[in-house]
Amino acid sequence: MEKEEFLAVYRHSLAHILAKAVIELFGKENVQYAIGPQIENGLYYDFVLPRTLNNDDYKTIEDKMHEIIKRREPWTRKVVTKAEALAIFKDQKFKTELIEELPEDETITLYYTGDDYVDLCRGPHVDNSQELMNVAFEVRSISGAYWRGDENRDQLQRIYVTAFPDKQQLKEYKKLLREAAERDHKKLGPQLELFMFDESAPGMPYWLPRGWKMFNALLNFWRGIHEEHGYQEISGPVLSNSKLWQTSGHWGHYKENMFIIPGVKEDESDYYACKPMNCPNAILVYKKHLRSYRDLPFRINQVDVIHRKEKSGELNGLFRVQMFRQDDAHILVAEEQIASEIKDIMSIATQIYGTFGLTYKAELSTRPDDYMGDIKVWDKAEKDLKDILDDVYGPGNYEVNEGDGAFYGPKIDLKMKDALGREWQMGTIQLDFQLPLNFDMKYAAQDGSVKQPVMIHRAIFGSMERFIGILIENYKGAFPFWLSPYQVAVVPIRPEHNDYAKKVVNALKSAGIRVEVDYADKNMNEKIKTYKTFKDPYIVVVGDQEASSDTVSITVRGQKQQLHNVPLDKLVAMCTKMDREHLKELIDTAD
RNA sequence: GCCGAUGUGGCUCAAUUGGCAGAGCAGCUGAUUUGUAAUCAGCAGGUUAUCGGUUCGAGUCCGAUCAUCGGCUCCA
Repeated sequence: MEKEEFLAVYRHSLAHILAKAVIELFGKENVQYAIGPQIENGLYYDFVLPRTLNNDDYKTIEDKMHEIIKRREPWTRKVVTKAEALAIFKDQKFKTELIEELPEDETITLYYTGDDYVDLCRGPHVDNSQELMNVAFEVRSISGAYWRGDENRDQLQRIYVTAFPDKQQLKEYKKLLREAAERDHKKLGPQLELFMFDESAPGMPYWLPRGWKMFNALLNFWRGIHEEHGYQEISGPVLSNSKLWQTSGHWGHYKENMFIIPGVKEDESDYYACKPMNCPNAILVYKKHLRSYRDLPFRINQVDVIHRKEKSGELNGLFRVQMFRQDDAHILVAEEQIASEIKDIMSIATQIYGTFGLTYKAELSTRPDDYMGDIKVWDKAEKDLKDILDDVYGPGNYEVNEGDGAFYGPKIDLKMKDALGREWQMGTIQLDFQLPLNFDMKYAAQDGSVKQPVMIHRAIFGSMERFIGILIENYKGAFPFWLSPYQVAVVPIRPEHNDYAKKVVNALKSAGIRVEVDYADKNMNEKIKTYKTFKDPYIVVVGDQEASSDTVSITVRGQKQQLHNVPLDKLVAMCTKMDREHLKELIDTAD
């Protein structure tokens, strides 16, 4: 049996064992069982139970599952009619609902585990429980979930089980989880003094001095690239009158997610709202002048603070916040420029992601049922996007999510994988046929006619905040030189070396290197320890030897051996190279 | 918003059945003058998230609120 297939069969079979265990523990008449699919690293099953499960139930459930497997019961497959299926599951509301939705002529298969537990299922499964004897599994967590993911329907208790073919693989998986926990940006961020949160502003990060240095390093890098690609950066108001949001459509479609500030008058037309998106700013800037085809593509980028109100329980460190900055850009193009402009955006994405050594893949989302605008424009745009993706990645090397686009246009999402193989939604490129219409945007075409531009919304990092969160976890806080909050830490051995240390600091500062130094009269080991916990790339120690020869001694992060007798100008050259060229690795030799 | 959990000096954690809120690190002061991850001593630091309740007495028990964490839904 192929490995993938085996994984599917035993995880799926294990879901049946889980359901059977829960039913035996609570009694068949007290349990409504819904669905139990296999998922990455295991499976889950949803139930309605007479009481809430707690941590003590983990072991009880696991033990029961082991006990059931040890019975070595045979699994039998049975084909039944819809009427028969409904009769068998007459007390199970979720199963009944599932059966009722099946077409009349559908073959319905049931699987019996032993003779007392039956589940509606396509299979395939193991033939006998004993095939599961060596499988390693654990109840991982219990959480709430909605029937069919709909928050208006039954609230179920979902039991997650981690499952692998053998103990070794389960152990490795748990190791990976521990590794991920160590990288958690919510822990590392405050530890490295990058950012913090205060309960007076939930989901709105404070960037601390160290974090803000990194933030700006990232932003400068981004700005340089956009400058090269003909973008012009703007900044607009955070607050705008509700009238603007009515025109943009946000007041109608996005009000729930906006922080709204009442005006002086009670009237809603006097209300202000924090911007959840930057688009209207770019539009108003475009509209400040009459535009011609010569102005297109009109590329505006901006990184203003935006606010989006989230339901409580949805916040998650830097990954999900209520105040953030998108590395936003809006481009107004003529229809025939869409293809070349998207291509240019893709090249920016490749350049930026490549700098971090992160791989990414693209997903195309196409026209939804409730689309707006001209279907011909949609078809052309979708074809353009497909051609570009075929060209860049090769046909079939990207996912297509049919009908998943926004109502105002199709989009390409860019997803990255981090050092642990976890996937993150990052960049997004969205075509928009709607806003130019709402705001009555125009340009004079070459033939003298007046035309409407198409708007492209795009972000490469997605949000600066989330991206930095991902970077923290990807690098485990040990950033490449060019991104490090402080790039070099200087440690004078004794106060009499402070003068020379100052010389080293000034040389580095003049070269634009971010450097910190501790002139305090204390043990050099304490100083070194502090800088090591901050994961500074270079720690430079200076004493008599260095001062007398204009050299430094460098401790390179992650290296045991120091580089001794490195001339000061050599240090500056090494730092400058790593910084300007955005090197991924630290230079660990002075040769 | 929903399900579950958590909340004690800046940080990491103690505090017996409800019985005087404590330690290490960090901070401050002094001593030490050091060659690559913690020198020594002293001092200071708290309305135990907030509000209310039970009790002779609450960090501990009960209720509400807030925040955070793991999920659901949603999303950059």
